[in-house]
Amino acid sequence: MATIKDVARLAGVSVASVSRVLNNGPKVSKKTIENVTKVMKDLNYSPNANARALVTQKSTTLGVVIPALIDPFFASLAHGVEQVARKNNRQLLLITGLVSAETEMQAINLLIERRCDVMVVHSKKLSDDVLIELANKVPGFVLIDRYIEEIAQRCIWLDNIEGGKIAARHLLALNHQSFACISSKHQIDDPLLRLQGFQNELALAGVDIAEDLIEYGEPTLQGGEMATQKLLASGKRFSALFVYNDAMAIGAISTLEDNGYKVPSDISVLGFDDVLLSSYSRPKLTTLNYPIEEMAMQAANIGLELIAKQ
Amino acid sequence: MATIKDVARLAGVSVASVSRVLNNGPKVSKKTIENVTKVMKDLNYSPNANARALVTQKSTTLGVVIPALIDPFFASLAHGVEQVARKNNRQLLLITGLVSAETEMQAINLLIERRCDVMVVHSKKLSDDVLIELANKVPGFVLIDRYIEEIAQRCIWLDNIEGGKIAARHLLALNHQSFACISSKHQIDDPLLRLQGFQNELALAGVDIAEDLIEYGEPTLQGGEMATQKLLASGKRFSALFVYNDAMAIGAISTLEDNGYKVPSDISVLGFDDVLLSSYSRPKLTTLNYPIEEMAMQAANIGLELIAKQ
DNA sequence: AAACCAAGGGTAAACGTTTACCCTTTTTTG
DNA sequence: CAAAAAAGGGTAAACGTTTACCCTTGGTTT
Repeated sequence: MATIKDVARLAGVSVASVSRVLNNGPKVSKKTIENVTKVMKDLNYSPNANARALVTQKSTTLGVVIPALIDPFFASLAHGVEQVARKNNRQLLLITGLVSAETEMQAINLLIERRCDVMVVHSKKLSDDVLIELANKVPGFVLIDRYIEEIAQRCIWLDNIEGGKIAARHLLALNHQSFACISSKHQIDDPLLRLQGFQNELALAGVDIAEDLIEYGEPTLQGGEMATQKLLASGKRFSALFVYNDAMAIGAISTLEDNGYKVPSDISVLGFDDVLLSSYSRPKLTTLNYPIEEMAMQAANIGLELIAKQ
Repeated sequence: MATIKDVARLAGVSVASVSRVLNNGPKVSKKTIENVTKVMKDLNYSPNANARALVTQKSTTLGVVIPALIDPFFASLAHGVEQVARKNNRQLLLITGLVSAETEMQAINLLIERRCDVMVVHSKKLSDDVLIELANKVPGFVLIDRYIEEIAQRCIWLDNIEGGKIAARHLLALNHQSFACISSKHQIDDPLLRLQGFQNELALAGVDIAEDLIEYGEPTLQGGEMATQKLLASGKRFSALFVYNDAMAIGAISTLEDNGYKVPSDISVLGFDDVLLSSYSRPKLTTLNYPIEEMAMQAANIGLELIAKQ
């Protein structure tokens, strides 16, 4: 593959001039520009981004660390970051496969080795301390879907408690009296906080959820089905059901209808997330929007701002 | 940020030794390994991937070029490639935003500048000639979802004609007599080929589809709804409906049920793609699986093999 | 006519690695 | 015990750029 030296030789100029043409810098005459440009075309020259990054000490990538692309939630996240990256002439460096604190750390380290100075990280397993240290090390480090007070300005997260409250208010406004809830077994914070906000707001209205009308399951369609089975098995009545995410909610609706309940006339189901699933569901699923794409864009922008004022 | 020289100085050895420890090469004593390793920890040393790539002339990235991550189809594609990348200690370099031949070319050029030697490319706009040239230039160039005879060994694609035939055989086996079809307005090849295969196979069975029982729409849920409206408006009866993709199929089912038809007892609906949507649909959507994730994995593996035997 | 300036362009160091080649010390072999 | 081999490690070139610094040329100013 042709290098800058080849171009220089053939164009009869120094490598400095070629470089200047490449970066449309100063100190090059029109004639040289034309000449060099032609030779670059002829040689099919492509500047080596690694060499450039090495000498300029600048990165043109934007890192993303997420559990997996297969989940539409994270695909939306990556998509949001990607849009910002493109607008800023950067390419996405994407690492997935997060399962443990160790793999999360590995992923971030890979980005650091690439000298990626801006990264949007979704980490559930690493400790606050480790993440704070990382934030001090990587200029454009931004945490998404997590809040750590010490680095609050680098965090973009959704207030899950508030989300739960909004859900409660929505269902109360529909005049419901008896509530059930399906939460997730996995992930520590989000499900619990949503549930907590939901219960708190209900309590303010003087409503209490019976112990066996709160179920836990895998955050999948099947998990939603199974949890709903258990709710029905309790024998207790409920007219409103708040579900941890849309996949589970669709499973819940399915099971409710199989058992002769009409949604939403007999039972209202309220989901959470709204990652395109809801619009494909029938009966239409009511869901609380989780604007992950916008959040991701904001996160990426914050990362870029952080390195700008540095 | 600490460099290999800093480590060497503090450890009292040469950079060569540090490098050897780093790459667990030969010619280092246990003592040196321990010593150097400790200093690296102390300095929080992280090797510079750009410098490494420059001198070794090897890439540790795997490129992916797709239209957008927001589409579950392409997210699955990227996910497939990512799995292979991780298994081979490579990171995904992802470029999206493809809208024209120009942007597709730009995306590929960015990967080339990074000296990315393996890439899985989804291109609909670039000409055969350009892609063939690219294949000759980039050792691990693989085309997904497209077939070009001259570089057939670098192409992973789905036989859409065969897909259409399979759909026809499936519906014929269910003893259907009257057929309808919804195709897509967009993309040149895929929809037409599927329709062609479908019609050909029906023709073999002596069945013909009436002109106004073939509709075209946007490849979305709404597009499916509108196309179904038009089919119903034709007044013609049909008991089997083959739809271009799952999003449209879900829209079709929705509209059919709104008009009093039961799916699948009155009308069988057959989708295409199976990108997780189908399992969330109710009534369960029957769909032809488009194994894009597996195809993507295969594509990535082919790319890696190509550079291996080089 | 001397002094100066601007424009254009060249030289070479630097970025952080890897690795071929060489040297020294220790161990093995007959 | 000498000779040979093995083990450990150092030196410096190379990878492909960018850019600070210097030089030349020709024109403008006084």
